[in-house]
Amino acid sequence: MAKTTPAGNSQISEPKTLVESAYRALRRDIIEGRLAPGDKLRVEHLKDDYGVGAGTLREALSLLISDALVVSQGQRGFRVAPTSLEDFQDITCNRVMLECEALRQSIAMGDDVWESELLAAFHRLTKAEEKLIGSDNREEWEERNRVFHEVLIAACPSRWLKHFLSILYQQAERYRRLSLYLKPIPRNVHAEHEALMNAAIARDADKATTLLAEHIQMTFRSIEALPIEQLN
Amino acid sequence: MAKTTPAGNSQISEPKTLVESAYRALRRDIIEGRLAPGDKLRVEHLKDDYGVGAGTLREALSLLISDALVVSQGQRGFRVAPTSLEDFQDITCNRVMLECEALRQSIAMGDDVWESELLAAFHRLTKAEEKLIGSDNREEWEERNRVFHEVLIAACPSRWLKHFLSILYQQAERYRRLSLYLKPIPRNVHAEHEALMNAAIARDADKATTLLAEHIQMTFRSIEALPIEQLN
DNA sequence: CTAGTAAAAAATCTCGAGAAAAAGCATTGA
DNA sequence: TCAATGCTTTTTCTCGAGATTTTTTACTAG
Repeated sequence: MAKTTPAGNSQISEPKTLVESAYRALRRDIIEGRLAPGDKLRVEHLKDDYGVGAGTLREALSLLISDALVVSQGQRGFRVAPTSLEDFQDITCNRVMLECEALRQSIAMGDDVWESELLAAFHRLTKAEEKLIGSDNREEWEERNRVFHEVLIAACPSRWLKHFLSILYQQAERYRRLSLYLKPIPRNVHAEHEALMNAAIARDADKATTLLAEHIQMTFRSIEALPIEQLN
Repeated sequence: MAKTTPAGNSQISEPKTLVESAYRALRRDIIEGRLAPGDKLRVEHLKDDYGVGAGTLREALSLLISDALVVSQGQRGFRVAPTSLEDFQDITCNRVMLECEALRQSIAMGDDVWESELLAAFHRLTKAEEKLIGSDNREEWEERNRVFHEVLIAACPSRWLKHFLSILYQQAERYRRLSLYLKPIPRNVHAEHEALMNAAIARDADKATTLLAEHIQMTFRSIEALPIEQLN
């Protein structure tokens, strides 16, 4: 499933088809907020922007419905999925539940190869953080942050759990980005990550899940407290 | 989301577009096993069967990827999602976890309107069971069974939880149907449903979730024990 | 000035044909 | 007999144009 489902695709492989190119470009533009929540997605207009035919773009949009980034209403075309604080709270809540469960399983099942990969992912993330200080090269950090969280639960054997989590992660990232227009710098995420990793490697599932829950909820709180020029 | 996401759509509304018609017909044929797991879905051939154009059928297939009923591999077309005992176990496992959580929330939040709807859903299911004795009108029972489970967790406020559950339910139904070619009659599902409903209305969350977990796992066991002419 | 209706404009939905790629098949050589 | 190569057939992927439906605009009546 991981290979075939659009969401949760951690492959960096090149898009082999125009549909997939358009799919990725659209997904990126939605997550990064260039296409705002609720925006109408007019096929006739967008097909030029993305340089594909109308049918191809329609197919890409259909694919994005999987990720709940696009919605379609009968015969009234496509729209960017709307956002709301309530929705983000729901996402956070479920992410805490599912990701903690996945982490438990991962800690229980992970072998030393997993440990080493976790260390490696943390190391790459740390390097990206250092590089981030001066520049505004967020992209690399975002990607490595995603990979870190993915590796953390990689030893969890449940494909479905990881599938759902990849969707929720993507959604959460979208909210984070939407709010990021104002808030440039994150908190001391580094320390959180380090403590999390250490607890995982020490096989302390209770501590690790507590830290993870805190970590996820922190992101929600920092957005919740924003001077809400509404997300819509 | 419930209105826009293909999975978990409890609307009985008529399909307003050819894409949706094809989508529903295909979904039905996959869940009911007419299109076998792993089957290649040749657009050129299928477009005649379903009476739509090639592009339309492609779009319907793209939509089915959301539900993980269809997979697509780069430039090699579409296939019916493969099945395996391992996958069904994973589905069951996560369904137990998520549906129990949803039930807990539903019991905590549900008001008396919810209670009455639960009673009504159970009543309709019972009627369908009675009618089922002689005939082979499974469809009605299947639908009402689905609705019963849906109403059971209807008071749960989490849209995402319900969304994931609707996907898992659909997947589980597919496995149940695939195995049903041999096993015509279910066990005493009626008693299980009744006990479940009573515990829910009595607001006994622990008992209700225990019963629900048993209920879901029972389906898995009855299929696990089959003389496996492989599901592939 | 508002409400309702009807024409006009825009957008969606749908289809079939052409280009690109993959799969199948036969021939050739070791 | 087996492997490799090149050709043929099949299938997928892509596009632009036509048919419906929705939305907007303009107009008339109250």
